Amino acid sequence: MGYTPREERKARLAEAVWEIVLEQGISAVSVRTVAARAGVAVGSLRHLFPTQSELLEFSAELMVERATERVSALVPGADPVEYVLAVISELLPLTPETRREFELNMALIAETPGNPGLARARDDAHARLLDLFIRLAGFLRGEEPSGEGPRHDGRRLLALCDGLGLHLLHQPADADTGWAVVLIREELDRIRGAERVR
Amino acid sequence: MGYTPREERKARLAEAVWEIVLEQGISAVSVRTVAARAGVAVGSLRHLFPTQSELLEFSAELMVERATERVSALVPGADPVEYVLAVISELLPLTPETRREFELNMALIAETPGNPGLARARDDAHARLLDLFIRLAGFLRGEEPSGEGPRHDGRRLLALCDGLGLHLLHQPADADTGWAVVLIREELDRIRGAERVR
DNA sequence: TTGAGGCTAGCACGAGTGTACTAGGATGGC
DNA sequence: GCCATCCTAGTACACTCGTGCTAGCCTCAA
Repeated sequence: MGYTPREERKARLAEAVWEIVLEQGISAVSVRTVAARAGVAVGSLRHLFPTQSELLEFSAELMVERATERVSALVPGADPVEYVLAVISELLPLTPETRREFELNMALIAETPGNPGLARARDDAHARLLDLFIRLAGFLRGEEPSGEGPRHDGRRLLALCDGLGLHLLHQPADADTGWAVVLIREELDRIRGAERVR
Repeated sequence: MGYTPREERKARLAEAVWEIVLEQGISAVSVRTVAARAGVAVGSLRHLFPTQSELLEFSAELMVERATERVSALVPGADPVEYVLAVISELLPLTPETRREFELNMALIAETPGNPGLARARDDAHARLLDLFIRLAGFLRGEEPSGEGPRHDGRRLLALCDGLGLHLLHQPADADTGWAVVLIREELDRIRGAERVR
């Protein structure tokens, strides 16, 4: 909705970056491979992204933006646990699409030492994610997210999810993922039933 | 103890790989940068590692080996929780050394699409880690590791640790890490106190 | 002392890299 | 119509890449 042609072209390049990272590793990303993958000339790519760093950073930010949009599209229903589970399901590598996203995230994290801009994007994404999970924990507990309880539970929930995400990456893309969802649901029930005093 | 000169030289090259990955990202790893870092000629490096893949795989395997040695050196004491916590502390990025190791692990995972040998090393390391955590959970529960309880708890414990590791990476190397240890300890107490029937 | 083999150093090659630059095509406002 | 602007396509440069190769060093057994 309302994207300029320029933004759409940039998004297409960013998607080419994603594909190459996932298929050949981050070391295979170059202006030429990306341009060829997107079907444009190197000069065109460089018109949109003067340097390689900008291309990588844009790719990372677009990924975060897409994920944020998906999560924002969800609305709480009658059951709080189901809502939170739906949110988390959008962020875990359960489907081929989210799996791509998670793998990409790992790869970009790995490249941060050589690219300060990527480190910034990574830290920003993590801060937003932590904030989201603390709010989710507060929602489950029926408390304000500013309290110590939601903060504690949100942190642990996020750690559990990130760790499970890593594990899911270690199994084939078409393998069963139900066990991970079971673990998450248990954790959500636990947060919901936690005593209000710590 | 008992390392051949050849193995020591290979280890030195592998350490140069680590340093470059951590300082400049995995994309900066090349036979030339690694050789220069280790203070040897490219030809010497290639005598030890005919291909670049072998160099990367050896670096990954050496990292796993070093970690395994550290963990194996620990012996259970009077308090099971303290022992398990000590083991986990060796694997989480709590100190500069283990932080390096964790970061390196992430970077190598990110490069697996372009290097099947790395993928094998990664899957092997993960399998051994999962096995270790299931045994730790069994140890805490006082059960055989083959049961469903230790399997379930071990999986969750490993996920929590991996996720916490990721989070620790997102904060400065010299920031406080106590909160992560607190979360782990709570989880260990919880496993130890879990009912034996599920 | 001699000689063999592990090892080092360095060059050469073709391919791939990021970036700079220019010439021309498309497009949209006037 | 015109023309400015955005954009594309392609070339060129200096550099790095992985790898193959050779000539010589060092070390140690015979």
